[in-house]
Amino acid sequence: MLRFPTLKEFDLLGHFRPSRRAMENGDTEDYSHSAIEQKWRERWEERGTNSYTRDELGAAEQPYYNLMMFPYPSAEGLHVGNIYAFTGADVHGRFRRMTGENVFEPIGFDAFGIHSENFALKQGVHPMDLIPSNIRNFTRQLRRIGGMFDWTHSVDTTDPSYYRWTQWIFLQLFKAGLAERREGPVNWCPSCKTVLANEQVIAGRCERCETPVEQRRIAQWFFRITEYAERLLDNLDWLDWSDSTRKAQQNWIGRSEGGELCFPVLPAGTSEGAIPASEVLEGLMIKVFTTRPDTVFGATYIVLAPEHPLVEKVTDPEHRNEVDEYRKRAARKDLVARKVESKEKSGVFTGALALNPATGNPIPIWIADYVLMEYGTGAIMAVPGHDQRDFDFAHAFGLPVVRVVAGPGDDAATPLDEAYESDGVMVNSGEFDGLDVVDAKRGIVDKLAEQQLAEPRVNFRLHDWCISRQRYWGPPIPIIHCERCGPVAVPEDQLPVVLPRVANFKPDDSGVSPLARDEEWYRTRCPTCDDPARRETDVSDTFLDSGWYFLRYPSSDFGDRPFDAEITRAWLPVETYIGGNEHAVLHLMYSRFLTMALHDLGHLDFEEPFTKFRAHGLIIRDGAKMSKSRGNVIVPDPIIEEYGADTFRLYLMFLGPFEVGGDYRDEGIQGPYGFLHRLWDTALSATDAPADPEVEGKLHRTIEQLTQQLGELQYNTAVAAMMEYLNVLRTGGRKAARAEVEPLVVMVAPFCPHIAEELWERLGHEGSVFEGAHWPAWDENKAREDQIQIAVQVNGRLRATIAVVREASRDTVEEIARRDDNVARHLDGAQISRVVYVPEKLVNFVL
RNA sequence: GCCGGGGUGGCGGAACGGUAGACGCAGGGGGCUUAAAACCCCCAGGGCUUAGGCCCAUGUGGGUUCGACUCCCACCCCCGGCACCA
Repeated sequence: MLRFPTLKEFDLLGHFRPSRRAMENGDTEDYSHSAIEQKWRERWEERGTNSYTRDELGAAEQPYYNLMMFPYPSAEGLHVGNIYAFTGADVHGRFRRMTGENVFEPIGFDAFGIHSENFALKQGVHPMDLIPSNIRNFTRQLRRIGGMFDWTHSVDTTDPSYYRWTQWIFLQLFKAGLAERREGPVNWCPSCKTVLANEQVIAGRCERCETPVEQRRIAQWFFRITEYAERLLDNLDWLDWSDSTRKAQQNWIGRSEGGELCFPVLPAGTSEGAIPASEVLEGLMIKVFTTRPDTVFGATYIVLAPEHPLVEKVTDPEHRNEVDEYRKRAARKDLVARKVESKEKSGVFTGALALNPATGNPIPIWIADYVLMEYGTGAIMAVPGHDQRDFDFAHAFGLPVVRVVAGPGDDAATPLDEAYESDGVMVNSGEFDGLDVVDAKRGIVDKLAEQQLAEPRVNFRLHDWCISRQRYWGPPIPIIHCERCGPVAVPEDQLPVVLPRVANFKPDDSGVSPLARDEEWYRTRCPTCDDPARRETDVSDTFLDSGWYFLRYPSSDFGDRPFDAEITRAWLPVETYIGGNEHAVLHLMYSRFLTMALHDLGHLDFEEPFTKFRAHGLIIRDGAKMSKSRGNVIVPDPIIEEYGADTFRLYLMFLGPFEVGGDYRDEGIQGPYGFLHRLWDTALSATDAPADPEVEGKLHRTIEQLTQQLGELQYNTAVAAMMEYLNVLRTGGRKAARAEVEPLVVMVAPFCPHIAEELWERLGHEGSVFEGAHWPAWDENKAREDQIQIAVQVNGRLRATIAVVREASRDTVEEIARRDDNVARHLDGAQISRVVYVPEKLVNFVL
């Protein structure tokens, strides 16, 4: 092989000066990462090392689906966070492959959505031109980092051959009654006359024109994910997922138990005084959800959300102006501000009264924006004595506060200067006085249930999934609106509904979706009655694209079905899914929901898509999050150029625990870089001598540790173990034996596939180190050390360490320990009350 | 405010309740070299000590234990996420 001089062999004047090692040692050339990496990339490509044909996929004996979250192909290119995540997943996949499993590791592109659309608008490029070029660049970079990606099974969510099936999934849900059209709130910029995403609203104002953003309700498509809330929650118990992710999902679903209670509205003009609930049962009824039905005797007023439909009906003429005014003000806030703004309580009285079903007393009905229409019933019973928010409100508006729970040391008359939210004993609650709150909860609901005024109820924080987007860059929702037939599904054989190339996709002041301006496109005929009809002009949410992509990968070469039944049975559910916790709730929840729904509809025979999920950590730089404004963003290309992909990968994995993240320091890469140079040198100068038994012991302990840790994504300590082992191989300038270094080459392979392939070849092997189960096995007997170190403590303080043979008995160890000078001195003349002995670890003399 | 993750040398980070600081970076000393790079060897938390060694030290304060970075309680700080969830 030709040897090209490295840059370092030229001195300052440009004269060629071969390195000493190269001169002395004819067979040891320098490690040239760029040549090696290019060579192996080409070989893998030519030989199809990482790709499966359809037959191979069908015939795999030990299928292992190794999935990572596919990237959004931005114009900036791959960033370090992507590379970190993909490398961590790739190391795991390569490791599994080397133990003999058939690992399928696909990658694709999540390329629809608001970011592309906005970027395209800013640059004046059409997304249909922008995205392909971004994808080309991403593909180049992804190949460069040496991932084991099967490029024959890639997906691009913006390709009609992909979104055809995204639309198909919408139709399956639509037909099953899981997709429905109803009103939902959106952020509305009255100046741009357009809908804004939450992130386009900055401090309550439109990010473009700074006009205050309003809230509007428009008809949109929703997936009824809440139907699945209980199952989505229950399955979390057995999924092998990162704890943090599971908890995030649990909180997001937010199950709470309580009761739905009815508060009859009193007819206008009813005077004060106790009235039996039965007398007003026929009238209007306000339903509230509460987790504290035990406190109903303390409910001194009712609050409706400003948007609550009953507000219109209950408000009396005298208060109408004020109420209308308040409702307008609430609507003027955008979706985020409504929730974020000051904690100051605001609200107005409607003039109406309702009956507390427990006490029979009339209580006022207010409206206030601290009550949310989206949660529960959009109305609450306010118990200022035992809920701090209600307490604050009552104080602001001079409403009565009643104590109905007495904590330790309290009685019915103990005044409240803040809400008492803990447990206790019922007071001021009629027949329930004296009961524990836990018992009263059930008792009160049962009692009111007899009069049809309550029922037990489980409520979820989870909302239905709004999938409508009044934008351009997404798959059209495959529905046709017909005056006579209503919304009709586009027949499946007419999919995909192709997104037309429209020159002007910019939201404009017409206030309608970009597609609604393309008359030629949306005019069509009703598939049912053939009347003139109109296509749905909203596109769907990108989370729908990414909600099923893992089903598509193995079947990406099937043009006539979204996923092949047989292939899917063989490869799914996904064995290991690795991704960021920023998608802990939405993406993962939606994927689970779609899988569950498709399962129930008979399309899949499993209901959870990801058996194991691991969230990776975040890479920061110099102690701070990377951001353009800080100017501390790592640009990967030049680093790979200088050090090679193998070194970069190794460094990223060495930085810190994969599931936590790490702090990227530019100088730190020198460690892994030097390690690979030394490995190169050691492998190429290996001798044929037999392995040294002591080195062999270390080797087997290293294999054991690596095998265990690569399965658990504990990469940083695994890399450290390999470094330690290489240090042993080279200590004192010794030459390693081939049998000592070859297993190390194999263990490095998941991290640094290119150099490992090259060394594997140079050590005399044909074919790829990734073909065949080359992962080394360890031998317990060889791994065990004969001489071990025992810590000797006196009163728990270390006084010596002694070396003994592994088999040494407790008596022997104690004896040797006592004879140590320093130990003897600390024991001198003292009475030993106890000796703690931990086999193979330590002896502790307690005085 | 709530949820999650953290706080260990100059720095990144290691440590099934059992020798705190593995591995690496940066640093210092030495070897090889005309020189440099590379490579090899050695030193390196702080304080005290002539040495042998001793004391202090894992955000703070308590506790459990023969023994605590690790477990429990209270608190402080940093990072990420969520936002009045009835």
